[in-house]
Amino acid sequence: MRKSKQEAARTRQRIVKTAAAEFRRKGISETGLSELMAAAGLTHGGFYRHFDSKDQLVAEACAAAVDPEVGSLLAACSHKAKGNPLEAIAADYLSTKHRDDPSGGCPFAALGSELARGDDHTRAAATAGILKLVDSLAERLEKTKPEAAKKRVLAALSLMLGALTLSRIVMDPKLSVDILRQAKKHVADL
Amino acid sequence: MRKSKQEAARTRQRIVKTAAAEFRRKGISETGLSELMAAAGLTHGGFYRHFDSKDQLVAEACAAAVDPEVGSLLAACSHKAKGNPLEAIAADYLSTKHRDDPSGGCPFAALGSELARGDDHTRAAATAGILKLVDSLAERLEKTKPEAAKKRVLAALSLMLGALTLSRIVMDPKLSVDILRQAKKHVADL
DNA sequence: TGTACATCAGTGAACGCGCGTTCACTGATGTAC
DNA sequence: TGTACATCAGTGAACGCGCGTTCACTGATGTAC
Repeated sequence: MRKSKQEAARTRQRIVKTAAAEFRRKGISETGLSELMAAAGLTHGGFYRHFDSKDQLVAEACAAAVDPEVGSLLAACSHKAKGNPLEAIAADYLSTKHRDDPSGGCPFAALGSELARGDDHTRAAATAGILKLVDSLAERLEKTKPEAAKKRVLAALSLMLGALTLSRIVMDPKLSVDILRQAKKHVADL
Repeated sequence: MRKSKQEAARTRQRIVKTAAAEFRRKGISETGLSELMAAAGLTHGGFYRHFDSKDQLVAEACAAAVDPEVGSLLAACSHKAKGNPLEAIAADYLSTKHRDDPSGGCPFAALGSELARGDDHTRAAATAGILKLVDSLAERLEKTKPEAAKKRVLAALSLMLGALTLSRIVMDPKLSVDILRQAKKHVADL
């Protein structure tokens, strides 16, 4: 049953990617390894050929969720070059589509409170993503001095993260979209 | 061993209050009932004299965490009557003291992503708290029309919640306080 | 290049453990007369 | 008001279950000669 090195590496990647989605969808501690391996098309026994522990996978899956999210936020404000880059990002980030798809969306929103209690490796991956995001976005605010730009970006990210989280908690559909809408407006004014 | 009705009611309250703190400190699914009952000074067997299930306790503990938080936010802007009420709230909410004490602080920040996945009873308790908070805070913005006031409040709450969450995730201490500081500044400008 | 052997990705059963939940029991409280 | 009995808060042992982890095994892959 042995697989080639290449195939094994692909399997490993698939597990990490599946975990990144399942953790965001169901929560980290609510997602069991058996369930996760099944979702990746494997049996649970093989897990430890690839990882030392669930914690190791958590850290890698977190990194694997953060990196593309950072990428897609940066992409969102590169495409639509005209106008305020933060507004372009907010339009995507604060959409009902994003709100209703945690498993493919921002890991800081889907796992926020769990990340805050995460171990050092997991939090380090999250921190690295945030730092990269802040620096890269600040560069894109052309009319603003670097220092001031970083500050605006920090506030914009906080506002977007908080609004998306609140909009997912709230059961009242009208309130939920109001939260998204108001955050979008105020990101523009920051 | 039977206890008086009064004492039993007090015991029940103590369990809910303990749960409200432990859930915020360790997370809901990471907190076991045995551990929780022990923290309340009881053995685990007695739990089901007071609650039908863990889920029922979760909903009640959530409500028991939300209500005082709403109260303390409203109090924070009543005391310091002078100046912007939202600024007064942000000064408390975005302090390092609050950041470092999840178990006694805002349940939306401590449990944000878990609440978003919570059952209907839990989310209903959270929603009720948010609605009350928005209405009560909007009334306190005297120079603004009710409609516009609610919108400002929604944005302010989102910004504060997101900033506190981010400041707890991040491992870099300087970045953490920067996030809090920038959010405080921008709440004032909303 | 071909052959013999070691490696190891993946399977599926099993491990101990702690989870949420149930239960028989105790004895003080509440109730009926 | 006093007495007899039912109730039930809290204890501690036990339940089944799913968790993370380990292991013997299989057989294709990789390696050494």
